[in-house]
Amino acid sequence: MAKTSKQDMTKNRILNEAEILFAHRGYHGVTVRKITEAAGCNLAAVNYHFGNKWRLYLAVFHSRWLPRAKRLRESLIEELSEYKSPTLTDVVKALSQAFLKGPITDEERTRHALLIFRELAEPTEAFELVASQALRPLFRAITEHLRPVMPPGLDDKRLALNIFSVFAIVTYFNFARAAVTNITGQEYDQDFKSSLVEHITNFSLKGLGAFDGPSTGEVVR
Amino acid sequence: MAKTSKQDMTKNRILNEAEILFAHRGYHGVTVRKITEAAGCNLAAVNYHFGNKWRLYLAVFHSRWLPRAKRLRESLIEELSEYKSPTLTDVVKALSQAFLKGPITDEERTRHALLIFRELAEPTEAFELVASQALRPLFRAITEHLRPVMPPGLDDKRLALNIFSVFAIVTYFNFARAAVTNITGQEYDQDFKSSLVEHITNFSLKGLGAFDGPSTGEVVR
DNA sequence: TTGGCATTTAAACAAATGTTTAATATATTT
DNA sequence: AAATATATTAAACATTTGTTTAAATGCCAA
Repeated sequence: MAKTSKQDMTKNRILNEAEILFAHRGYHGVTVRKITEAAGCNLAAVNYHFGNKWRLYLAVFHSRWLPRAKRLRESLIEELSEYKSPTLTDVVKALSQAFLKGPITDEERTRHALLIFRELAEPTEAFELVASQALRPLFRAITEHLRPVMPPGLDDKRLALNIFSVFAIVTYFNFARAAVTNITGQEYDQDFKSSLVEHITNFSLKGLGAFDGPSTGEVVR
Repeated sequence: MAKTSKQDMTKNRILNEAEILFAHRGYHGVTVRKITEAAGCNLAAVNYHFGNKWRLYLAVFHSRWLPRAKRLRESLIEELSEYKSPTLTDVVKALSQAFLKGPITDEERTRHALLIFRELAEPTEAFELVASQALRPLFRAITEHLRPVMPPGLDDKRLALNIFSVFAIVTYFNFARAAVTNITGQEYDQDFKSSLVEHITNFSLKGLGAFDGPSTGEVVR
């Protein structure tokens, strides 16, 4: 009953190539012919294995995006579990760690971000899936860990805004590579990525008020 | 010679509808038929006025996106010119003001963000245009105003990372509405938008180190 | 009014695209 | 090995889509 036959090989190759192509060019920017060509199989294979193009798109989220999101979330939680009672700095560092250096490659991270950003821009059936099975659980996990290390007076809504802001920065540098490179002339080499992680962590920490806040801090200039 | 005849009306209606559709559904997600239908004109009008679909897409950037970007930049500069020597707080507030409440409607802001985000995800000929005529000039303007109010030891590269981070937050909340609403249940009503501007300004200010930095500040928890 | 120009229109065309079909090949089970 | 189920293939099909064409309409100046 070991279903590791040629069947799965083709099905998997299609899913792999489809994810790459959908991420970079969008659903409508990709043809079934391009996918099957990249996967090295016959045109009809998509319809045989997935029914139609749309169901293939959804399958990419089910069997690629969601499992990866789960891995990332678990990597974050595991990272946090190493502290008895993590400080704000620990939480933010774990976040950067999980989402900037996590257990996936650079290319995979970009692909992951592109797919969800496209759903944000133009939500489809896939968005509800992603929101309920990945975004909300992740958000809940972060909230739980962040709540105890943030000022007690902070209400839920403001805490949410803070979390989104950290996410904004973390995802932006993956997503806006073209702009960063174009404007600063900076390539995404190893050195730059290191200083990026450092910057993102620091900026987020300061933004969250890990150091003095407006009420007590001394204003510069 | 007043060219305000029916000619321009059709051409303008096409540009308006094309921008909306391209923004929300992407280049390949939109058909010439949908555009002309929305514009209430004949199918052939696109080819008559713009040559082909691709040149229409570029025209959207030339005659809609770039002028709007220029208006936003000028609104920012004007805002800043009201101070003799603006503080960091002034600069960030002017930025929030210009990009969150600026001289455009909400819908227009979203459209504007969607178009550029699509180019970031999948850069085309339009990206070079936008980068050279809007992104780089805007970045230069912000840098010039921010440089004097940031710590003297900060090198150009780190300053750039800071600017991008502020941009990340400012644009994220426009872009990720679907996620924000879905996760928090919060609608984008007037109240929420106000607290959003306030939050973004504060978070950015703190992130930039308007208050104490890691070297001198007291760490929470 | 008339002639010349720009614009709009309906129709047609060719290429691209998602999907189906029926035949062939491969693998699994009996 | 034969029989059965599963997978792959090439070809065809019906739509959709960008683009072109040629006729019709509207507009402005002479």
